Amino acid sequence: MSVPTPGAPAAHRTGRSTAVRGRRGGQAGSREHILDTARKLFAEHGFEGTSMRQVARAAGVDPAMVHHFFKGKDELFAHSVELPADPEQVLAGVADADPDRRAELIVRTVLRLWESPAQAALLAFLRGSIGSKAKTALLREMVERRVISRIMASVPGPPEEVALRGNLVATQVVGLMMVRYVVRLEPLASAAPDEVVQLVAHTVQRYLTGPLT
Amino acid sequence: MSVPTPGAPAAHRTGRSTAVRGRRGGQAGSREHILDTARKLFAEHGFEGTSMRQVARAAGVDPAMVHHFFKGKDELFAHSVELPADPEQVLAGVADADPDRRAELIVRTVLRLWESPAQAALLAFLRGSIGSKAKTALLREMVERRVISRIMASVPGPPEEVALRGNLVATQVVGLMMVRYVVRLEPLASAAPDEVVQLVAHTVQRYLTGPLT
DNA sequence: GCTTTAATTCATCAGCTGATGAATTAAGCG
DNA sequence: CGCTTAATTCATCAGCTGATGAATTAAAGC
Repeated sequence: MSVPTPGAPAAHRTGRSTAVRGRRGGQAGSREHILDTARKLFAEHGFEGTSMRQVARAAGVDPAMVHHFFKGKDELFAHSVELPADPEQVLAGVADADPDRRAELIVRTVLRLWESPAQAALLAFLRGSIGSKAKTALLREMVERRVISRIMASVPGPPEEVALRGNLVATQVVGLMMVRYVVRLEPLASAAPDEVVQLVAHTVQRYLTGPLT
Repeated sequence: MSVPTPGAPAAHRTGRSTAVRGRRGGQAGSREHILDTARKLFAEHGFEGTSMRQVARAAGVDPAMVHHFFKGKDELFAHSVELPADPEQVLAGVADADPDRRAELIVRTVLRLWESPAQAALLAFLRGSIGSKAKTALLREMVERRVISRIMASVPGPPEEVALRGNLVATQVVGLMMVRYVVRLEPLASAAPDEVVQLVAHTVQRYLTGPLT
């Protein structure tokens, strides 16, 4: 927060200078470059397998720069994976869709996200989150409260059953992400998104609103 | 290999002593204790997140002991996760089962394995394998050649289609493992194995032999 | 040109990492 | 008892880790 964007200074009604005075921040594209590099490395080697010095070296930057922009490794990691982690925005249309036709939209949304430039960040987030028990707990919290709740919005049925259905949807979607983007099994990893949607949406729809047994 | 089990020495036909002479190996239950401890830590914190010294400390043992029994960290990790990784044995009956009824057996086998004492080792293996790109490649090789090939044995259809079906089965099974045992979403994580089989076997069977679209 | 602010660099810290080799102790056996 | 073998400990290595604080340089506005 409070990253001053270059542009019109604040007060110029009176002659008094309330404007920012010194050098402007976020200029010589280092911060973003460091973040991009960190994303790639976290995606490849996970959280523990990546060091700040590796990031600095790969970014062609002094190690102290990384600490200058981000207090520590945790904050660097957090900023590396925060962009794609706005489920509210990504799942905007899902909660409004008719539950009986929601599956295709869900799968399509997941695929679009993973095919986007956010892939490295998502991989980093996944590798980091699965790497340890503590981080997995945070992932669980996030998935439960911010993803599944939205996906299951206005799905009819007793709460316990809806929760179970949400879990089942998760098994298929998580499995798809793992096989296609993490483990990269062929031919699924190279299949066209439309084909993938056709293959798994049916299952997701059954878990959402179909018969459970 | 060549870990001398206490028991009858070799040659005793002649009076010549070809028998083992000195102290017997594998005694003061340290090796196994170290392995158990390593399994737990690898399962909790992943490969990179676990150090030999941590293992030694948790096992109440000098760090050099760990190096004495296992040449290095890689070998320690390999031995920590080797027990459950014998797909040939675990999947013994699957390849022989009728493809049209194979799904339930597959899911049941997976659940039995994960509910067994091997769980810690499996978690360690999974966390380690997903932790980095290089280790994920080994996982892919192993899954393709030793698991999926067996699961898809004698499933009819063109090779490309069978391969795709194998991938789809993997999405559901991997997703189930991730949600139930790694992320532990409720209520699925606490559901009875039989119930889980009923819930997902249908999907697996469709991917195995049912219509694909 | 002076000041303010931020970007950038340098030197340095204590702590942990994986690893090695020598020394010590304990068990089994003749 | 001595011999052999393995378990166990100790001291030590170079290298990397995350982190800090001071010094330097560059931009932006007065």
